Amino acid sequence: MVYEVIIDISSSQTDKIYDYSADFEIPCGSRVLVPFGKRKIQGFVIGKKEESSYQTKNVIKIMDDKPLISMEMLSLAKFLSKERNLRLIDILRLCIPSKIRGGKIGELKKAFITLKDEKLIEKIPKRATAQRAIAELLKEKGEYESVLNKMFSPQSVKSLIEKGIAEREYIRQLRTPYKNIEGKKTSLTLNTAQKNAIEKIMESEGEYLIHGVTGSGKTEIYMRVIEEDLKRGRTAIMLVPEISLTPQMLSLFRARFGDMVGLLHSGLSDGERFDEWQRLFYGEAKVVLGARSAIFAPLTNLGVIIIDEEHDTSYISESNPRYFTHEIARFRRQYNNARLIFGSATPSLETYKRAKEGEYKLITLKDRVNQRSLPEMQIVDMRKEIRQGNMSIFSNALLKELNETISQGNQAMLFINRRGFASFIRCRKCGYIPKCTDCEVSLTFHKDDNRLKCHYCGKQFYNIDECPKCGFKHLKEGRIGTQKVVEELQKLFPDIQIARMDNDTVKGKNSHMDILRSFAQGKAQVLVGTQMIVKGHDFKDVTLVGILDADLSLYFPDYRSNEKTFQLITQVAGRAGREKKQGRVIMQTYNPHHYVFRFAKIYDYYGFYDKESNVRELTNFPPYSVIIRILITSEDKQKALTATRQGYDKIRHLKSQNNDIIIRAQAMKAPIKRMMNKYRFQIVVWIDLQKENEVLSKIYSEIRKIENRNVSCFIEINPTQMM
DNA sequence: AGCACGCCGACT
DNA sequence: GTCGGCGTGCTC
Repeated sequence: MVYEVIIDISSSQTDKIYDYSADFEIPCGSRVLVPFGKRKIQGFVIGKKEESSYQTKNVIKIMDDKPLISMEMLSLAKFLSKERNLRLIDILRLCIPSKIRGGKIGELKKAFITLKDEKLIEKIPKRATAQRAIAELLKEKGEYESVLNKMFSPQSVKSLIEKGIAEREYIRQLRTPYKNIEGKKTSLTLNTAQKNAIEKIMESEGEYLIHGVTGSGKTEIYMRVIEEDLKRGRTAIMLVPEISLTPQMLSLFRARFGDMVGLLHSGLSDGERFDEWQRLFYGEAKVVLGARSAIFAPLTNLGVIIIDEEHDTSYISESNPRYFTHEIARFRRQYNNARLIFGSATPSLETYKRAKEGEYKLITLKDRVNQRSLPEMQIVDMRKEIRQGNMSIFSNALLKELNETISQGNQAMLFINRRGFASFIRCRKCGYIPKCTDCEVSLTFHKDDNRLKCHYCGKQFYNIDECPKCGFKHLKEGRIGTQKVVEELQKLFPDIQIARMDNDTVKGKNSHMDILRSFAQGKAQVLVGTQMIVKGHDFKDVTLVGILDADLSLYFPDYRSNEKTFQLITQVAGRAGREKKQGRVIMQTYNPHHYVFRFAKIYDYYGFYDKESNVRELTNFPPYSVIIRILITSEDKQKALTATRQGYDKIRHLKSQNNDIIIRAQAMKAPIKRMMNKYRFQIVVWIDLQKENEVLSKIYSEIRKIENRNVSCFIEINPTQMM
């Protein structure tokens, strides 16, 4: 029999099927060792056939007793390689932990040492103190050989075994991450809305969107649905954004599902990940709780997939195998005839549009479980503050509230957006920000040639030093840091403790949790931070949330910046007044009349959705079109340029054949013209929504032709931060 | 990715 | 003359 093998090398040159023969049976999905040129390399069997058109070599051996890749994941990999131009091997690698692949722990079992008989200790020579110590230790309980080897010399351990005093057996050893986290029981009563939602979801397999305000009890619904599916003998995937995968979340799941929960996220050590993966693979755990990559969990017979905080951008993989978690979830749902649930208080425009059009069944939860109203938001016009002579970063209203909060013994959170990192120009007096005349996307300031550029269409504008709206001469690059805020705040409130949380302060593995925990314990009165403070923790004493510069994310050169800002504000606001205390939110902006803030202030998702989709439709942006960006890079500027021209010609040719499908196409320098010693160009193509896949595959095949050893091409769909 | 083949410069 | 530079091509 001839087997089709994918070689475990991630390179476009080797990303194809190689045929090998074997006179023994190999199931599809097996990991095998094969000769490849002069080397022996591992690969994956993805198919079999009677004969090959090549002269084949023989498979050396099968590496595991059970195929590591299921038929489902094989077909997923094939689907993604065809429709999304991803390498098969890159997908297969996501399906198994790196520890297996690297062969470092190829062995699934570990040596465990136990004492044969206590009486045998007598036989150890008095002089062999180390051996005696080990034996004493083993009297209590057995221990892994690797652990003993660290405590004593490996030689002593060995000789104990050789003397027949201790014995060695090989067992599967599993580390349980966060073992110390106990299950926490939750209230078991459901309100009518929750009951109805569960009933509707259990009625039929399909795709659902739960649009529920913060605190409407979505998590309880998720857990009930999972429970139901477990009863039916099926398995479940529960995805949350990486950052909200907190001990709280885990303890909820542990309480409900005990050891049935497997955990998969980037914070695990290789060993922990390997163990959790194994438990899922062997069916010992049937529920996986994890971040994005857990969508590749080795579960069979899936009953439900849940994507919580559906709008979160961490579900989009922006590097290496670029994938959309939603798309993979939909594939797996369909394959297993399972349920797929998206949940969010502020669904992405794309998801909500699909729900409105009936592609997803929409479930709306209007009320919060505790009946408490959402915190009241106040918009502060920072232009006014400046006119009144207040040049500081804190408005008078915010200072007043801060004072009050602190004196009442409550806590405050100050939020600074760091998404607006790219330089943009803003009038300090009227808040004016220059935008592209064609795209309605804010322009990015490029210091090197003192120009303003649109990252989507490439149009350039001369930099301005005077505001065209009000004539004010002090245009500024808008950007403040957390550190600055802490300094200023400390000057104003010398007696209080201020905690800071941003990329600089959360270096260590646990520092993120540590900061949050100490704030929750009241060790600081104010927490100043970026995005990170937004998710995952409930602080019962936080009654004030200040958004220092609500505009920052608005002017990111991204067509989704309005949407992101709305989502962010809603989420930040939800941090105020979680339990018994009523909260307040102060939102500082230079654009108090911008519709994002008007709708966010009154938590009007529908109002925002209608307005924003209208804008997108008029400007031809997703979800009313698909934008493809082809990034072309090379160390040789001329080669990159030639390839870009070739690619552009091909696409223009495609456009001439399908004028209604390709809306427009442009070639230009990439926003970052040179990076890692490579010159960068890009082609941006707007495609009609309906014909996405058809055109995409044509573009893929054209682009593959211009790619070579010196020129690489990356194709992105609906890119966010173009660089 | 890694390894061989192959065709041009400065050396025992 | 040859040792070795890294450009190009191939691996079932």
